[in-house]
Order: sequence, then C-alpha cells, then structure tokens
Amino acid sequence: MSIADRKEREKEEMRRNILSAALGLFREKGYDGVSIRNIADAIEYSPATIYLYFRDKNEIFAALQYEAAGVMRDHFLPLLQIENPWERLIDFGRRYMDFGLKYSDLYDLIFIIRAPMEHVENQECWALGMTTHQFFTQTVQTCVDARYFKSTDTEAIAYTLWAYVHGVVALFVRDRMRMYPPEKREELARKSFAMFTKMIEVL
Amino acid sequence: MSIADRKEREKEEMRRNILSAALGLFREKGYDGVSIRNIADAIEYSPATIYLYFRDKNEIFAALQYEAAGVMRDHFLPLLQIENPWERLIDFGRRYMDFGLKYSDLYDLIFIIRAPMEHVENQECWALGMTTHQFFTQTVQTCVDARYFKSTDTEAIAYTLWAYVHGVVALFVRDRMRMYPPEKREELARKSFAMFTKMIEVL
DNA sequence: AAATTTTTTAAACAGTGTTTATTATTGAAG
DNA sequence: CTTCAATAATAAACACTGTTTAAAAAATTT
Repeated sequence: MSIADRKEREKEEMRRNILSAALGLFREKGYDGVSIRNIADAIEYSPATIYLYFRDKNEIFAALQYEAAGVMRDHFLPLLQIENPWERLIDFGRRYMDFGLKYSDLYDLIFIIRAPMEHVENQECWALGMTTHQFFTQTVQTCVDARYFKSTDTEAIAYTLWAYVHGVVALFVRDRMRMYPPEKREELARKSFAMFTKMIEVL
Repeated sequence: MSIADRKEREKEEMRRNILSAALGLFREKGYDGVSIRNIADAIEYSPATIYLYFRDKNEIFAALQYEAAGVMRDHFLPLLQIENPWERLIDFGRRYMDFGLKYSDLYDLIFIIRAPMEHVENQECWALGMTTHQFFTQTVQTCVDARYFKSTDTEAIAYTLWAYVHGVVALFVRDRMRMYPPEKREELARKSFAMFTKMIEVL
C-alpha cells in the first residue's frame, strides 16, 4: 500500500501548496482580489489543476478560514496557564484584540468577510471556532459562579464582552477610524480596553 | 438659459435613475453581486451609458454610501428633541442599533464594506458622517461636563460606546451569531444593550 | 512493451469592469 | 427648412473572472 500512501501524501502536499499560495495572495490582495489564475500562476500549474483539489473558490476560502481559526486558537493557548478566572477573562480580551490588530487579515477572514459559510468543509472550521467560543463562555461562567459579576446571565455577559472587542477590532480592520490620526488608533483602542475592563468590574 | 437648465435637470434625473436602480440591486444582491450590466438592464440603457454619468463602479458605490449616510442621519433626527444629555446618549445607542439591525444592508455599506473610500465623491459622505459623529461626541461631552461619567476622557468614552454598538450590529449583519438560534439573536442583542447601559452608568 | 489508470492542461463558455470608435439624437445657425 | 456642430447613446472590443470539458501527458499495472 506504499504507492497509494505516497499518492495520498502528494495529494495533501498539493493541497497545502495551493493553500499556502492562496493565503499569501489573499493576505496581500484580499479575497476578491485573488483569482484562481493568480493562484495557479503562483504554484506554476494550470488553473484547471486547482479544481482537482478543491471543488471551487469557496472551498479554498473555507480551508483558509479553518487555518486562520487554528492560528487564533493557538493565540489563546497561554490562557490555559492562568488559573484565576477573572485574570483569564481579562487576558482573553487582551489577546483577542492583540490578534485582531496584529493579524487583521486573518481576523477579517474569520469574523467579517462575507463568504460561503454553508460549506461542508467549514463545519470543521465551525467546530474549531466553537471550542474557542466555549472556552470563552466557560471562563465567563466560572467568573459568574465566583460572583465576579452582579448579573448571573452568563450568555448576555459573554455576548456583551465579545461584541465590544469585536467592535474595536472591526472598526480598526475595516478602516473606520479615520477621524483619529493613524498613529493614535491603536493607542485609543488600548486605552478604551483599559476603560472597559474597569467598567465591567461592576457588571 | 432654459435649455441648459433642462439638460442639467435631465442629467441629474439620469444619475438618480442609475443610483436608485443600483441601490435596489445592491440591497438584494450585495455590492459584488451587482454588475454594471445588471444596472444597465434595470434602467434599460446600454452599459456604456452609465460611464457617462459615473467614472466607475466605485463612484456609484460612493454615491450609494452617501445616500445611506443620509438615511442614517435622518434616523437620528428625533434625538434633537431630547434635552437631557444622558437620555439622549442612551437613545443614541438604541437608535444606532435599531438602524443597524433594520437596515443591515445600508449599515454594511457605511461601516463594514471594503470600498474606495479614497474617492473625491466620498468626501461629501465623509462630511455627512462626521456631522453625525460630532453630534455623538458632543452628546458624550455634555454628559462628561454634567459629571455623568467618572472619567473625563470624552474621546475614549465615545469610542468605547461606539465600538460596543458597532460590535453588536457587525456580528449580526455579517452573520457571526450562528451559535444562537435565529429567533433569539435580536433579543440577545437588546438584552445585552440593556446590560451595557446599566454598566456605563458607573463609567 | 502494451494497456490502463491517474494527473494535467488547453480551450471554451458565460460572465465581469471599462474603453473606443461609431451611430443617433438634439440645438443652433444660415 | 435645412445644414452643421455638439451632445448622448451604443455596439464592439479588451483583458479579466470562475468553471467545465475533452484531449493530452504521465504514471502505474499488466
């Protein structure tokens, strides 16, 4: 079965080859700015070849989204070391913003871009994202249990916190902070985050 | 000068004709889903004609963005009747969310979509958006002056509030609330908003 | 070495934004 | 009223897009 194994390996290599080229192009030109022919040129194959490894452009996108979700999850891994739930929650927010501001293109891919999302492939991505989301919800729940919040509505609290950090990142990523000078934008976001953490102490 | 006036009027009519067709198509198919040929078909002219009234597709987009900004501003007009700054601020948030959840396509156009934004045309839109933004900042400033907040950093407060409501709307508009059942999403957003207003009382 | 299966691609199809040269239509002048 | 210039509209083309298909090339099995 060695030859079949090798073929399988080569198939996987080709998929990774396509994906890494696609991700590179995507990060510099945006989803709509990248064509199948661009990707084909980058990997020095014909455009038709790509369709032997991915059903369509959306499936490539879905795979990239999955990759991005993995990078983001890894970004949260250090949180497992933090035992105090409140500290972990605050650091969760900090790391969320860090990721969004630093890897804007990946964040965009995961949380902003309009895209298939109905793809079979994306169910893996969805599952990956859900584990992160559940880890977050669980952290909030622990805080609720430990009476860090006045309210006991874990769902509403978690959603409120998420909405805020997403808002901060989304405004930044999609360039809606033009009324603030470029060099002050990130600073403002971080100052706001500090303010927000103070403010949820009494939630 | 009557004939030149009529020509000018007709030119303006044609622009409006194109824009209203474009807006209709845009609202049902999204920006990328609408082609110049689609618009041309809708108004029963040739595609090339459109280029006599708009430089390119981005300029049409910019004009639509300006329209949307106008609709949004109108949505905030009743706020002028509210004298108490705190009440006005809370209603500002409520109306912001209302607009975003109700006219998702317009909100998307203004605050999410990647688009020219460097266009000459858009400077008008920008100016329009800025008046709304300044009205908001001013309301926050009045609240700060009246000691409704502990902090006196008006800029940071305003940004924090904006980020939150944008986050709520953006997650909804771009369909990132799939972990919540469809019929509960808006309810959760509103419950969160109530929670948020309670929480900023001590900001 | 021949036959079969797998992998790759050239070419085509219908669509896109945009430009250009040509045709209609309109307004003014003789 | 007819001619002439200016304006408005368009057909056709260009280079691009995602995707499919049939033919060619390469690798594997017989």
